[in-house]
Amino acid sequence: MSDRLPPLTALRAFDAAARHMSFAKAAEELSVTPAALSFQIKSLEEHLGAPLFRRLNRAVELTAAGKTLAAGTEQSFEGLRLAWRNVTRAQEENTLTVTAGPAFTAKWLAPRLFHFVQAHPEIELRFSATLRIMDFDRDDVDVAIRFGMGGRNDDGLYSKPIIQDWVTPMMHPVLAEKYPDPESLAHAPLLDQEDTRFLKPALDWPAWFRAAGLTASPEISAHFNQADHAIDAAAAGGGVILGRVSLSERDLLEGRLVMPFPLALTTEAHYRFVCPHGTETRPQVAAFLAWLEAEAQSLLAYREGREFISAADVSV
Amino acid sequence: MSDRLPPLTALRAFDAAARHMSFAKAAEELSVTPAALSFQIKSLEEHLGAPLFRRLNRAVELTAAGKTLAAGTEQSFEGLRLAWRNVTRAQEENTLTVTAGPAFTAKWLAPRLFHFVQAHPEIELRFSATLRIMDFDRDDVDVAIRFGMGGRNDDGLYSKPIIQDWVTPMMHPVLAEKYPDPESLAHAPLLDQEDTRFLKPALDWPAWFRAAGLTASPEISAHFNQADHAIDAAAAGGGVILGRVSLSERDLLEGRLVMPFPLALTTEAHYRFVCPHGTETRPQVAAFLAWLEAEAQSLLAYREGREFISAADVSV
DNA sequence: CGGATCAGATAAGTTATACTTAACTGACAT
DNA sequence: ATGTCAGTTAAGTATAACTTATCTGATCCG
Repeated sequence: MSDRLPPLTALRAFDAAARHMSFAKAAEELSVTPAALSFQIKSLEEHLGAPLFRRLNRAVELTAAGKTLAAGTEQSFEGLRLAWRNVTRAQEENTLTVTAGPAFTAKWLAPRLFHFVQAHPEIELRFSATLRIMDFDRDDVDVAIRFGMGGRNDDGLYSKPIIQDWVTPMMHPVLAEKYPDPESLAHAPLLDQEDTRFLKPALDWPAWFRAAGLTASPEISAHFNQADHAIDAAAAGGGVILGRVSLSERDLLEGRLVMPFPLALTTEAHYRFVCPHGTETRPQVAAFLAWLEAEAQSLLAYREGREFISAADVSV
Repeated sequence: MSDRLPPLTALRAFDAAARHMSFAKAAEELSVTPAALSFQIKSLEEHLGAPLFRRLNRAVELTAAGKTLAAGTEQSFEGLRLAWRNVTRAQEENTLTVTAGPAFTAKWLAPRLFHFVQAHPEIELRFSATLRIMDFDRDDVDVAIRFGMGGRNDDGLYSKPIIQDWVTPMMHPVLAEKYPDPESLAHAPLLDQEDTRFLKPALDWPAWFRAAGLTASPEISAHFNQADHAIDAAAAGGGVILGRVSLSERDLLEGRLVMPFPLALTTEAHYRFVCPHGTETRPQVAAFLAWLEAEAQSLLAYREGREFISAADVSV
């Protein structure tokens, strides 16, 4: 004899009927008509080859077979309901898993965690810091913050730009006194950030030098593959970076970095919010996006008094 | 939040996939195509609003949500399988519940129990002795032995005649010496069995006297509402019964009763085997019917040398 | 390194499960 | 005697669940 179960809908009908000792009440619990429930019970009895209930006209009682079956189904269905309740609760619980690059996580998101938690104490935020392009079908994340131009990796996803970034030289105040004008940067220790290397047109020191009309070539003294490491080095006085204001905001506010020259390069690359279509309306996802957009507003203040040149305008 | 479960077919698909860690193997277990199983998992994920598996191309692994759900579904579905196995086994176990009249049960079935058990040690026979017409939809019985002409109570049932009974005077041997011929029965203590009173044409002492050509009226000295009680009284020498050979076989064999006169009344009433249509092919039901038919064959021997008159031929 | 294989995914079409409404039955209550 | 109630069944409808065919991408093997 195979271990095959009968139609589960019929088993569920039986379970409800056995618990209520009433087909009408069982039908109500399952949101079906009494006719449907009666039919389900009958089909289960045919499957078994024996009655499960004695019909006493306006009431029913379990047969011996019915009692045998009910003993096992009640706790099993309760177990299924509990399992489903657990997993749906875990989903509906205001947990939000966000993935973003390590630099953005460390320099932009994490510092603001306190603001978000304060504004949304009911949402439990979880970070997953990786440069890998997360696949929403494969990876257990709700939201991603991606940097770049967008494109194929966003196919089939909900996407919205958050931060239209730009870069400008940033350095410790002591270094700013030593190199007081753009021309002096030709002799300054310049730090390279490799994480933007993939961008076209380039957003690097050569491009900035061209935008500044400098004929001298920039001399790179060190390379960093993670932007936050480069920022930390610059804030410690170790050199000058072509910094993104979004990543450097904290160091700027606390005076570890200054942006002494008004010239800045703009790019079409941007930080953007990405999630599976349809989940953007989930309460905690929507709350997170709204918060992101509000927080990003503060970056606009840094644009005041600056002169912007597009990286596309100075590309070779 | 309501406690509603998602479609149970999808939950079962998930359970199988989680146990096998393979959609293909799960599909095989459930006898569906991998396409169907993939679709079921996807629909469950849409119901939940989160993935339950990470697709690693040729493999899958459970997400956190999947692990949460799997923890509860595995034992619950195992519980359902066990419950169904228990009740089907109880059904398929060679248990047979038979209902028949008390007289037939006491005088014909029970004495033969040893024969049946000997012939079918694997079948557990259970008797339910009652005169009430059992309803197979309401009552937990597999088979009924009914006496009578058949009719409306057999509607929708499988029915087969087992014993075409007849009646003749029976008495203890001592009484047979005292009343050696039919005419002498006019002065004998005659016992009436009320359980055949419903039959038309009548199968009672007046009918037998008419068949025998006796002009005297039978004088009933006692009435019994259960035939087996009347038989016991006659076997003890308490009077003469118009006995059914089927019920009296044991007492005849053991010499407690004799049938001294060849004249016997026949009737269209008979003992017949009845069960719900479709269950006559169940092994233990079929075995029981075959056994009944074989056992009934022994009654034919009592017909030798007898003279039969139909009760219909002497009815008034 | 190229071709074969495998497991999972999806679209389109088909089947049958599961539902509905309407009407019936029989016992019970008024 | 009539109305009510819970369960039942027939007939019709909706959709869930299945199929086949084909695709994709990673892995395996010669």
